[in-house]
Amino acid sequence: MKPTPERRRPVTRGDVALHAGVSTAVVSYVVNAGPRNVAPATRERVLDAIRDLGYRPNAAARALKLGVSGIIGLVVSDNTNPFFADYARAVESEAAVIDLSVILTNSALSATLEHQLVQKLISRQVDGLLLASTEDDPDLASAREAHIPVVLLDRAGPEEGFSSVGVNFREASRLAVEHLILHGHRKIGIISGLTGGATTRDRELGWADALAAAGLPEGPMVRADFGRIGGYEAGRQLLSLPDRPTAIYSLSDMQAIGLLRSVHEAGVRVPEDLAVISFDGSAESEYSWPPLTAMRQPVADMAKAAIEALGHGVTGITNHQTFRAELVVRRSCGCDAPARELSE
Amino acid sequence: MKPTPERRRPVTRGDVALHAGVSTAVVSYVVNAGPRNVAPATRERVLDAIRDLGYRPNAAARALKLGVSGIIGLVVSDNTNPFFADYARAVESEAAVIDLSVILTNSALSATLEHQLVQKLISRQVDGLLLASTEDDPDLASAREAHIPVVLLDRAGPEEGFSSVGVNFREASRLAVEHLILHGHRKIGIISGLTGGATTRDRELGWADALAAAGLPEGPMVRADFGRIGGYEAGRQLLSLPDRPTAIYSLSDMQAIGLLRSVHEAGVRVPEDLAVISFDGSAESEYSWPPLTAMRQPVADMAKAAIEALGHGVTGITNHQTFRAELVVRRSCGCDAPARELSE
DNA sequence: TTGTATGCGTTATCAC
DNA sequence: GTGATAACGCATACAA
Repeated sequence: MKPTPERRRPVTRGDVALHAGVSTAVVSYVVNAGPRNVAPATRERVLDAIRDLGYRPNAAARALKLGVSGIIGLVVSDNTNPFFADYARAVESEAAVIDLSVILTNSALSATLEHQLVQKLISRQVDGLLLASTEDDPDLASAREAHIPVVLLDRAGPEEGFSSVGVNFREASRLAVEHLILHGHRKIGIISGLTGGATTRDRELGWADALAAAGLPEGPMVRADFGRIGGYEAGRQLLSLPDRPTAIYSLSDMQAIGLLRSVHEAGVRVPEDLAVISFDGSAESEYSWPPLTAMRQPVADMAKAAIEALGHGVTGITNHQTFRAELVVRRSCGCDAPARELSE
Repeated sequence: MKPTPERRRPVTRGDVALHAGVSTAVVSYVVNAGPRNVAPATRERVLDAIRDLGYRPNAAARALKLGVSGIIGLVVSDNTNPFFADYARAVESEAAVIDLSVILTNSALSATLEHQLVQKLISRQVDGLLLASTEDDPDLASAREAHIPVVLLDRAGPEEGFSSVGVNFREASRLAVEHLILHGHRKIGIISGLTGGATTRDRELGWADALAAAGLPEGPMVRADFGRIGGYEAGRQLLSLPDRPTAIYSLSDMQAIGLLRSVHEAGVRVPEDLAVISFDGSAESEYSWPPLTAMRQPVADMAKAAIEALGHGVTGITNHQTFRAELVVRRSCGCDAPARELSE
């Protein structure tokens, strides 16, 4: 004997209409504060029916009808990277404001995987795509065909036919290195990335700019993986140099964290023996030892701008928004005791 | 003059059928390696048409028809917490294996927000819900009504009517503290969480278990926010104690990172003056200074189990899977120089 | 103010 | 092996 008639079928707007003694259209009007008005009394009845039945609109049907899914896709290389974690969080909360959900995906730095993910997201009918691409020139033909708005994240400059956001990598880097120069350093090395992307290049250029402007020679450069391990190994290399730099500029927090480890292992003191400034300024940089002075990227602002740019929906127009990364002074640059000579 | 006839309307299966000179059904059969066979020749023609037209199946329509969206929801308190970041990444990659996308959301430790997020996810027709709840007893009536499989993450024990996964919080904590005892510590404090959830309680109990078994008094306990700041403040408190502990067990990596900062500021040496073991064992714990000895949660395994449990789809049955957290020995416990007295 | 009816792109059942 | 065609649940133009 079956206990209950097995109401496996989810309740639909038809059930609600029946229960409330109205038509399905009216239910729609109520649910969507619809295009038509509803008499207060009827509205109440419908609302009650909805509550009674536990009705929940079917998003798939809605998406099909309307042609919009209310979902956007976010592709980063690694959501475990504190910078992207911060970014993802900001994107999520900004998207929630306009009732959008976010599908998060990791490309693991693989261009082919990234491409697959984008394809997948497109077929999921996402209303927009936020892409922190591994490549300088991602293949987004399919997104364009599908008329899906795309905003490129973490970009150094405009990309023909797309909206994009990013910080002033070059100037910010120059500022960071200038700060080290103000501290009196004359041998300033750099830990850079393995990939030759524009954001990497611009940060290298900014470092070189500052050095050149001060008439200083370029310190040693080590290119390493963007992760903590990369920074660690780069640090070991730099520290074992015969003519070791007295300051190091690191292109990411993660690398700086790795660097810090090699530094501690070598018994080198920061900032006394070696000053460090990193890029990103994520939460992790604040709690390293010593806390890292860093160029902080205004992640929340950028996320907001990205979502807005998505909303404009206009595909095909080139529009890059540059944000200013700002110097967050903590201990690793040496701004503690002998901070006399500093301006600003 | 309009250049091209403005093909704004996306390509549908009907277009493909037309282009290939077949019926829409056949297109379906081809796309889905359908329930029916198609002649190799026809199949080729369809495939060509798909390529030519750049056809992409409409996921919304598919979801509506099939009643499954191919999307699962993941709710954590903060994807910025390295533990959850790791977890989310593992979930994403595990979900991708069976072609599921993941909507990631942050509850920010708010029970009401968490509830709203769950509601939202349900109406998005997610095929499953992975929930690392803020509360011991989350309200999931609506999920149950909607017959959406739910797996509770980061749980200490079974929850009536739900699948769940988690580690052996209590035993793992006992092990951690026993390790400190092996190192000869007799005053072992604890940094615990603010919320009184079961996972917190069990970790506290494990700490007490180990102490009791060794005939040791309970060291000081400080309850603090689960973030880095909480650990920092807790650390300052503990360090200023007249009878300061020689070892501290921290309930999370983030707290331990914060603790480390307070320790460094106070000029206390780890592990010489103060040994530390933390919980989680995320990447961040490996690159702190000193690197943290930690009970590592097998995040990848748990993610896999969670996705599998989701797949079984049976709602309503109670089923808790416990995983073993394992001790990862690094520097902070003192396992460096004087590591003689250690077993295992 | 409310009801009727149509179509969104798919899948799958039925005929052929 | 292939072609019609009926839902899936919703939003809305149109009729009443």
